[in-house]
Amino acid sequence: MHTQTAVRTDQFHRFVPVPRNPSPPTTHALDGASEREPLAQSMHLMGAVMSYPRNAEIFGDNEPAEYLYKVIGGAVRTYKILSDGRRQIGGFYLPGDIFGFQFAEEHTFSAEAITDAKVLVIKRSALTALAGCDAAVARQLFALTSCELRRMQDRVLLLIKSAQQRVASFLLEMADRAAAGNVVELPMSRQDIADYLGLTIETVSRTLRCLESSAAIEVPSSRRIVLRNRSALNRLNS
Amino acid sequence: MHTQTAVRTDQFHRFVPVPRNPSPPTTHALDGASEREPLAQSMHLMGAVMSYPRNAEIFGDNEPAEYLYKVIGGAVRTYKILSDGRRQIGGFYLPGDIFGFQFAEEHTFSAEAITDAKVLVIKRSALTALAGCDAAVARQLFALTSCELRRMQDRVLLLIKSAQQRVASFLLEMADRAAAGNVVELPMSRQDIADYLGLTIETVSRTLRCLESSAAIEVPSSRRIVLRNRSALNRLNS
DNA sequence: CGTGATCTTGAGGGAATTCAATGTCGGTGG
DNA sequence: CCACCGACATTGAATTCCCTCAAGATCACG
Repeated sequence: MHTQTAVRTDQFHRFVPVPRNPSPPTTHALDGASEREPLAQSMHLMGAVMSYPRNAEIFGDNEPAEYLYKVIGGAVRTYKILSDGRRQIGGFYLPGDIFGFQFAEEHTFSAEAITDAKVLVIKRSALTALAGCDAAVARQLFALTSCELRRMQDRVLLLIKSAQQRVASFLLEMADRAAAGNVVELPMSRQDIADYLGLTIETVSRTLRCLESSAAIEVPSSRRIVLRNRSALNRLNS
Repeated sequence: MHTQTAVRTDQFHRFVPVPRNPSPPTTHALDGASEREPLAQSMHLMGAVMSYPRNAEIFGDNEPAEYLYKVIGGAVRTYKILSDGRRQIGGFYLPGDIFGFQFAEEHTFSAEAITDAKVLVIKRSALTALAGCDAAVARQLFALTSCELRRMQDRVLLLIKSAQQRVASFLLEMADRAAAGNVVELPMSRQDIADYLGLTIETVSRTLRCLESSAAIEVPSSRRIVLRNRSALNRLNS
């Protein structure tokens, strides 16, 4: 009937489940004065740090959403496999980011470690109970959800733009979140980026090359990108 | 540099602001036993009903988000004009739907009446104050935001699909929300649908014709659509 | 019944995908 | 140390889907 490629065999391994909960939980002490907000404090008190190797599943689609997660180190992706075999990435989460809270009773996405990752895991029920008592915590949970909603709205706006605009927006977003100066270290593969932006891996690759030849960026190695001309990227982004 | 059409002159009127607050507010009595949930009750107690003629602006982009809105009658669209002149529709809101709450301190979208509409307007501060006291109200506000987040996630999944899949999904969504049996009365124009789905008006029109010739739907008049074969639409939707 | 708005239909072009092949990098073992 | 291998990334050619542009059809309304 209609196109939209199924999973290529040479990339199918990406969708094979990986054994989870690979390392035992570690109780986590509150680390001094670094955390001021009530929510962050409570999470660190109540949570346990888990380690996940690259590509390990953190939680699966359709599982009960019993926990919230906060990235301590490494990077995480949430994703969904569509019935036609394609994968849509819900979001990338870097140290400090919280994920898993945006979902209802059951997760609508799965989550995997992009790189080896340390994740703080908190029982959702404990946190909502706390929110019942502490209005500040409740407000912060609400703010978190609103923030995620805003990011989703931005995704919608992103997905109606051209490939160049999507890639440029992505680079600027990553630069804001994970850059040292103008150098962006991407933890994710081209396939991850493509599935995030709703493009193919080839289009992402070609677009990066195109941005490079227009002197907006440099790509010294495939996972490292240097922003040479942010305003040009912003202009594309429009 | 790159394509993506600006606003066609023959449609420019759609983006011209219209005088707002056209009719005086009316105090609104709680209508008996029909409203059971605490949130709905409170809103009806605290709110005032406003009437907006077709295409009137309800609130504008970048305005402080002082109020929440609940559709009583008619239909409403939220939208955003991109810098290249295109319009993205954030959502359609039908009687019973609440809008305006998903936004932060300032609205990130504008809202307009699609048809003549009656809207219950509630001061946000009153509601959040109430939520501070009444945990049930707070929980419902949170649920509302989560629901909107879910819908945005669905939009993201929608926007990476083909034109056929987008239109089919749209029809099924509208059928769930506004259908009498299999007959869907669309309050919005083809342009609205196109801007909602990230397509052009021509593609929407052609896709509907295509669905009709495959016997999945009938289009007796441009605003009325009969679903003849939901499973075929669902199959496309995949 | 004319006029403008909305919708449909057709032809042509362009951007992104598909398919296929080649290139690069990091590791592992000879 | 180098050769080989798999994973990942890039590049090219052909195709397809959707957009653009243009013209006609339909509808609502004065």
